[in-house]
Amino acid sequence: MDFDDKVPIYYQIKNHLYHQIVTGTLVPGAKLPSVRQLAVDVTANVNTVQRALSEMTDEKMIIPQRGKGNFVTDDVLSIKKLKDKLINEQLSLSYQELHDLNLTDDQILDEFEKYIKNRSEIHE
Amino acid sequence: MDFDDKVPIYYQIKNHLYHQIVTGTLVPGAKLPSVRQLAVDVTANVNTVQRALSEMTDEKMIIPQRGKGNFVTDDVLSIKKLKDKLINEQLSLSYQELHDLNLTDDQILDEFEKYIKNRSEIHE
DNA sequence: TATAGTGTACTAGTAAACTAATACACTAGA
DNA sequence: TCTAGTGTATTAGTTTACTAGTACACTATA
Repeated sequence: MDFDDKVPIYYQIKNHLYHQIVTGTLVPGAKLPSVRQLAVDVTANVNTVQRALSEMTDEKMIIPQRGKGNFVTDDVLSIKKLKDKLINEQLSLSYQELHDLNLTDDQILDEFEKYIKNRSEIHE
Repeated sequence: MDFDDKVPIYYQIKNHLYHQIVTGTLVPGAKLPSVRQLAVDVTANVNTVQRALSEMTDEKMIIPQRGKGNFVTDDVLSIKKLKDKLINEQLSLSYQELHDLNLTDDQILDEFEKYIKNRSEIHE
C-alpha cells in the first residue's frame, strides 16, 4: 500500500477499509481478510493493522469474532451515515482550505469545475 | 495554534506561514516574526519552528539573514506559483477522495454546490 | 482429537517528532 | 563598545507510531 508519511499508517489503513465498506467492495456482513493477511496486503505490521481494526470496532463498523474473523456490520444505515460523514468531512476540509487561500465561494466552484473539466478531457 | 495531531506540527506551521504569504498577510519582502516569537505565537518549540523555516528556506520562499530575521521572498512570481500549487493540490486531493467514494464527476460538483449553497445560507 | 486458521495480548526495540536548554555568530542601536 | 535581538547548532530526553516476535484463546474441520 502507498502510504503518506505525514499521516499515521494505522489511520490510513482504517480509512482504506472504510472506503471499501462504503463503496461496497466489502458488503454488509462480509468477512474481512484476517489481520495477518491484511498485514501482508497493506505491507504493514499485524499490530498496526490491529490498531486500525480496534478503532473500527470501537466505532461499530466491524464486529470481531474470536477464532472466526472480523465482519462488516450488517447495519446498512450506519454504513450510509459513514459515507455521508466521509463526504462531508472532505467537502468541509477543502472548502476551508480554499477559503483560507482567499478564494470566494464562486471562485471555489469555478476552480473545481475547471479542474474536473480539464481532468475529464485528459482522461477521455 | 490548533494542531491536527495526525500531521507533524512543523508541517502545519509551514503550511500556516505559506497561507499568510499567499494571502498577503505577509507581503513580499516582509520580515517574519522571530523564531522565538513564532514559537510563542504557535505554542511550539523553537526547534520545531526552525524546522518549518528550514524547509521554507530550502524551497526559497523565505530568505534568512543572520542577526536580522527571516524575510519573505521578493519574487512575486514564485509566490503566485505557490498559491497555484496549494490550490491545485487541494482540488486534486478532494477530487481523488470523493472519486474513491464512488461519486461521479457530476455528483462531486453537485455535492460541492450544495455544500457551499447550504453554508452561505447558514452564515448570512 | 488434532490441527490450522482466527482474534488478541504482551513485551521489547527502533525511528521520528517534539521539547528543553544552552551556546554561539551576527546585526543594529544606544 | 555594550547590549538586546536576531538566526543557527548541538546535545539530551520524552513520546508516539511502528515493527518484531511470541504466546494464548477460540473456532471449524479433517
